[in-house]
Amino acid sequence: MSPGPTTARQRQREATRERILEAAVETFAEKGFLGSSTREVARRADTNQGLITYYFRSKEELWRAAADRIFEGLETRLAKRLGALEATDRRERAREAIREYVRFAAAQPELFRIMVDEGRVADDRMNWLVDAHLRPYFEAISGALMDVAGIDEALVPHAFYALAGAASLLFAVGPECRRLTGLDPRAPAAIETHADYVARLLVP
Amino acid sequence: MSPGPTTARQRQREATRERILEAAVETFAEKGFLGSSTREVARRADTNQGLITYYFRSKEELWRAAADRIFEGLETRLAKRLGALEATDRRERAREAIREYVRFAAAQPELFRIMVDEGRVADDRMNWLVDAHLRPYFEAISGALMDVAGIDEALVPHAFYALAGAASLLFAVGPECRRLTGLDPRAPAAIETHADYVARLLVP
DNA sequence: GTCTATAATTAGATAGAC
DNA sequence: GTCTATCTAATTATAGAC
Repeated sequence: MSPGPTTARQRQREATRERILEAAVETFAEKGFLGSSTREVARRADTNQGLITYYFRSKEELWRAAADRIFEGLETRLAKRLGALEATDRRERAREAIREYVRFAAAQPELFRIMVDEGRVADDRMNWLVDAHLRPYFEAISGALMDVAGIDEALVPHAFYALAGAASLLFAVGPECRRLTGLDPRAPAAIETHADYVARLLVP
Repeated sequence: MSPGPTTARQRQREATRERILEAAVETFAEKGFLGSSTREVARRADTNQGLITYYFRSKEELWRAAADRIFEGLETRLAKRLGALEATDRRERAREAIREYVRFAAAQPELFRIMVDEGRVADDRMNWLVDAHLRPYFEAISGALMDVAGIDEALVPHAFYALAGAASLLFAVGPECRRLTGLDPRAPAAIETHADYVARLLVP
């Protein structure tokens, strides 16, 4: 029952499933649920459409697995980094937490994209996304906003969405930003500049 | 040549074209270009797919007409309101400009949605959107950010995307926000609270 | 496990009736 | 102008060969 000996076949199985999942994250984040096709995911994963059904049953379940994967990254990263924050004064601690959040938004623009894609219409995917992932994410960030940044409770939704938007949009529309402003938001210097700018915006 | 007598048939023509265009704005903003079908646009406009081809030739051109329509709203509204601003001190003037921008984002979440949808991948639609609409929009706002809010030129792309994201995300994902936080961002009080919050964020 | 073949729908674009 | 019918291609899901 427990994780037995890892056979070559099991490793192969995991590797294939993994390739499909990574391709799904990429494709859904780029084209949204409706704009993506399971055939394209298969092509990007260097396999065929039949295997997607074999591992994930349906497009809907593939999408949920991709969303799970996207949010996994946030939880582990933020928990680790925020725990290790230098314990200087409160305001500087809050700023560094926000800088870390911006760095995450730069590394994983997929989270913001899926949030904007699915947040527009009240349907099953939105309900699932809110209940399964957005709620704990919101609780954690809103708690920090009140405790560390001193935001009034009534303002929390405003601060949450203002922070998420200010931190993430630049990276979510990277190609557009390059053409519009000349700035490449993938550049490490641009990420740090944005991190500091947003941190000082919310915690002056 | 010049606008002659408006016959009943011309009025009918304009009305039909208008219904299709409004339905297209709605559909594209909700589902993106790839996720939308011309059949659904026709259904929402209470007509048939053939008429879309008749008036707009292709899905691509329908999308461009819808984008034109979305940006029309911004230009007329901002030009009018910003010109009529009470000439108090500079900082309060900057705040009121930002408040007005937030009110626009609340009334027209379609602009933000199309920007996020099309900004992810460097393709023809993105190039057209940047050159036809985003460039003048960016010039106007970045000019104001430097002149009125005193933002350094190197920071302008960061301030632009931070402002756009902070101002718009709440309204772009309204249904999600309602389920996640209980706040309905369509409520006039919520709009004003957000407007003031974002204005004081950027101009303390 | 992997992949091909296929069934049932749906897509955008076009032709033509009225 | 308006609408229906249709062509070609692509979609998800499924069945089955190997």
